[in-house]
Amino acid sequence: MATIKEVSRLANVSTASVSKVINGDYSGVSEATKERILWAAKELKYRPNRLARGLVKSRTTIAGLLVPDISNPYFAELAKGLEEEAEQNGYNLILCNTADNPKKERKYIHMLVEYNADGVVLCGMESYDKTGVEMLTEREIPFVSIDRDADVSAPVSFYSNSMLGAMLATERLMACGHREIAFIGGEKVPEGRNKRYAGFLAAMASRNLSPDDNLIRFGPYNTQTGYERATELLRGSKKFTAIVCANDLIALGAVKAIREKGLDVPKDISLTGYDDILLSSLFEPKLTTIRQDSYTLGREVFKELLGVILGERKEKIVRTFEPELVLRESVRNIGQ
Amino acid sequence: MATIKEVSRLANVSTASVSKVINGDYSGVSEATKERILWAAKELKYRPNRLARGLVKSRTTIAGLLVPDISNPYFAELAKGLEEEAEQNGYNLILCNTADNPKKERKYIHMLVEYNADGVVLCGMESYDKTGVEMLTEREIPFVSIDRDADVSAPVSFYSNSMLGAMLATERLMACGHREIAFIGGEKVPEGRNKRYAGFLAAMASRNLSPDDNLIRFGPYNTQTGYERATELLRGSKKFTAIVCANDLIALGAVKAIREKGLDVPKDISLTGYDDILLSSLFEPKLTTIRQDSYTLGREVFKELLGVILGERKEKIVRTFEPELVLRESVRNIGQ
DNA sequence: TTGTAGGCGTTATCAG
DNA sequence: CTGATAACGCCTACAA
Repeated sequence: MATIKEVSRLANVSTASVSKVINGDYSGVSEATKERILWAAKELKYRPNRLARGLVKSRTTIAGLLVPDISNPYFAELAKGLEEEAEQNGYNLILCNTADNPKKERKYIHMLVEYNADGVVLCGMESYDKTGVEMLTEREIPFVSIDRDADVSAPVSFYSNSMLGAMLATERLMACGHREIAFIGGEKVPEGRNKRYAGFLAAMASRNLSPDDNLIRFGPYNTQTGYERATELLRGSKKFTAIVCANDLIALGAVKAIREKGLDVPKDISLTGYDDILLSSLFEPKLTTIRQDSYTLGREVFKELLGVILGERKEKIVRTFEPELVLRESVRNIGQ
Repeated sequence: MATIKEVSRLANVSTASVSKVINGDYSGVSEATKERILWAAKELKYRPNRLARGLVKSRTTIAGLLVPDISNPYFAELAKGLEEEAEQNGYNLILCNTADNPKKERKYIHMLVEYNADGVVLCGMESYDKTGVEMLTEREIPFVSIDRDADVSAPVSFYSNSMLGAMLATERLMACGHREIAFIGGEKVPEGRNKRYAGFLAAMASRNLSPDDNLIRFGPYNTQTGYERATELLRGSKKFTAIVCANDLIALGAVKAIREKGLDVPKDISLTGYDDILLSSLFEPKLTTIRQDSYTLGREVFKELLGVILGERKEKIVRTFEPELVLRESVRNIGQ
């Protein structure tokens, strides 16, 4: 690998001039030497070393993306939006799959700090330890937290008002006459940190309903949880006519379980999802769910992050994106 | 950010000793100084700078992952497997979404080279330019190519025998009595580089069938392609009883189009997918498809990559993973 | 057992 | 307009 020194030798100039030219700063450089440098660089197939560069400047154009599960389409879309915006701005994304594991999250944050990452994006975990966030704050590494209301110190926060979203879904069910409603998803964490669960409870309470404990199930946001928890629910003695699922994957898993019992959605049991992943409108029945355009969210998130990285924005930023109920076919009106 | 120098000052030792200790090399270091160093490091919240380290050693523990589309569950699963294996080995993954764009692919490879990435994983693109791969080869950066038979110089290659996979799917359809079979997916590229298309053609040829040109459609591997191309197909005058879809997403999109026409899968039209993404068994009808466990593939890929990075394996590695037909509900037997 | 010093590849300052 | 040269933070012989 050719270095700047070799280029300077071949072009018969100093490394200083080479550095300027390869960084596109032609001020104070004669046309002739500029040409010579460009030629030499090409000749030697020179590529600047970003490690060296990052060491001396204090910017690396590296950003970290921490997601609980990249195989969840919601996060995959988010990652895609983030990546596109990042790439367009010359940034690189280090993919960190935390698997909802606080230890792994912390370890990754350590790594990102060690790489001198310019910024970090953190996505929802209901239970996590604060040390990672504290480290970012101490080192003044800009980060944006998405849907994590524990990160009060975040320079940029995006909140989706998940509680409202879950309320909308639950409301819809109740408006269609459902009263015995089950809930599946997320973790049982204190302080209402499981926002979707909290929204479910709040909506129920608004109609003076209190859900039966046997109808509340928790688990990771994937299809397996939906399948298994719904199977348990169906085996239980407690009757229910609808399920609020904490995300679309859970809902899809639940549908499978319901069908295997010989029942139909929405004829026998209604349900709602959350996220509106691309596939939920292709699915049969088309899922009634809460839309969150995570691709666009990703783009917005990176823009804001870049803003603070570049120091254009100094004040704390808090943005919310409103969840939206999308009515499809998985909820049936059962009258009063 | 504390540096090694500050730690050495606080601990009253040389930077050399600090360096050793923080790298876990306690040989030739007294217990007392070791303790002192560890204490000082903790006191100052010292974190080694990976840029500096990478500069002097020539390893960065950075690997690049180039995928066409991270929002395709197949690649998301692959990324997940790769990430887990990487993380367990102290490696970080830079996520590069190429969007099937050769320019973007090349740009990313440049970046990875500039970061001194230890290795790169390249996933299928039917059309691409060779300069990226050439650069990797020249600089002797280990890379593994997945399903890219143009990368003959790859130190490690994984081939899925996609041609066979597509043949299996097509065969299945023919065995069920289908003769007018359409195909959707991928790009129209020369040299049979679109392996799934090539497999489709080969299977047809084996029964002396030659597909009607009007029944062949191309496009990106997403649901939109499936939906739009299938809609066109249904509008066309040319009759067909089945569709071979180049991946599951396309198949899901096609199902939607078929239903919107008031037709049923598989009653009126049969179809096959490819990849067996998690969702295709939840879908209704459950997709008959070709299984490729991309999560496991991801893990294997990283293991091999690590092997060449560490220099444990010098010879060229070629591994194949066999596609497997999984029979489900989207194909109907229409007799002879 | 411990310390010194050179170098990894850049950038940036400051003379010439 | 151009060229030395000192950092950036770390590792690693080589000395002491």
